[in-house]
Amino acid sequence: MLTRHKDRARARESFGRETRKVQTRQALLDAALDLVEGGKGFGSLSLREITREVGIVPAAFYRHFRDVEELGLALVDESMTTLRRMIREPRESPMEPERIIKRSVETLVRHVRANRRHFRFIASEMHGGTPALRERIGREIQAFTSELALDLGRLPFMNRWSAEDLRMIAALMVNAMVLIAASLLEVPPDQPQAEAEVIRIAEKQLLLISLGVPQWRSSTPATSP
Amino acid sequence: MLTRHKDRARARESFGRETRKVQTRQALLDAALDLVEGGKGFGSLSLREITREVGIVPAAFYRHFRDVEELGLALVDESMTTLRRMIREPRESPMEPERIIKRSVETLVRHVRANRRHFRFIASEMHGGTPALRERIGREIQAFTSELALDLGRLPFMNRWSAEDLRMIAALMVNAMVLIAASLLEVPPDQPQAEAEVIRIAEKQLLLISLGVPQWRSSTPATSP
DNA sequence: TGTACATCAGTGAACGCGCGTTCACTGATGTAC
DNA sequence: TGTACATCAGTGAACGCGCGTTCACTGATGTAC
Repeated sequence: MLTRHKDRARARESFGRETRKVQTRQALLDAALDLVEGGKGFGSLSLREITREVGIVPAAFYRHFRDVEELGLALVDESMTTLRRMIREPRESPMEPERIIKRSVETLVRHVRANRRHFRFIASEMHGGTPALRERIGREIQAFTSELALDLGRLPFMNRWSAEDLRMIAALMVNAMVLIAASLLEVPPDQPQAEAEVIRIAEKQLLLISLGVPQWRSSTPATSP
Repeated sequence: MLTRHKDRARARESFGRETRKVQTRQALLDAALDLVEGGKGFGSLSLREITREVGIVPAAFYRHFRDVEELGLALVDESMTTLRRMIREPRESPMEPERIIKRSVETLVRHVRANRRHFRFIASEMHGGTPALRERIGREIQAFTSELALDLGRLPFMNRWSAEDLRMIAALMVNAMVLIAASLLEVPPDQPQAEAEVIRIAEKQLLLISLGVPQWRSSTPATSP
């Protein structure tokens, strides 16, 4: 009883000032993504450009972020959440490599199409951004790779692999995925046959890697001392 | 006789004004590389920053480049020449994959060490730069991949591969190399054991790819219609 | 060799502009009773 | 429910600064004869 009023007040508030603030914050993030998509690097975005896009006064920016770099870090988090959602898509139980690969590439393509701006942002900042952004993205990709390595270790034909080797192949696959995503972003959206070719080659590359897997232990002297 | 004077004049000139100009131009390119190495993206370099670094007045910049972007394109050319020199290193005749891989990685590491700034520039601009830079780098990497595909086709155990498959695997290897280079750049120069680990994993990845090669044709239904 | 003229890399001042940041403010939203 | 007060997202003006670009210039280097 004593808290009821307070609770209602809080509920009302969440459809009022607080929600507004969240919306403006999101608008700032979206505006930055749009501007990066539009061609220039994140590093050359200006605070005024971003607020102009959103339709607020420059000084209002400081209600949401300390500076543009902090907004960049928030964008990394947002983009990585997107990536994580992708890798967590329900995977079916064992099937032949070819089908697994086709499925994975399909999933990747769908997510790139649906999240063009996030992928563009990550691709463009992972090697080219400010040190702080690069470091954050690098750590996220590491985490990502570890997760994949863990999953791979659960596959029946890989469960004897060493942790390092699992990470090694996970990294190789993540790298391939990143590059496929980057290539997809470079294809003009109105050229479906060019896109189809990128996809076909990506599948071949992943298949080639998978063909090496069963051969691995037997021919690596380092593992039989 | 008639031309002697002119020739001498030209020769003297080449130790005078003309050489100076070439030197200043080179100083501008070097200054830009240093600034990119120093952390910020090429896209946020200013003309004044570059000339300040060189020790000339801003207006003098225009004696050498129309704008900063044109300097960027010149940097792509310069960096790519470095890369080409690397891939053209005399390669010995067939040996077992493991040795070829060790050699190739060793060559790559040596070149990354000797040309840190060029590699950093390419890595940072290939996905993140202005469209013009990205397009130029993309085209150069394509050419690079074609050259490698041609070489691979000459290997005895690959000479029956289709042109597309050769390009596919060449692209996979170039991508791996690019990523190895980028990882090397991220390793602080004072951590030799971290660097050694990056190298060891890179070798494993390339070896894994090479293990898939002999298995290729037999298991790709697409090639036996 | 010596002289008169041409070239042109680099100078220095000036310009208008967009930038990041500060500040006191406004007025809609939320809170207490 | 109604009233008096608090909060705070967004305002609008102002600031000093580094930017790219222009311009007429200087003086060392090169050319013609």
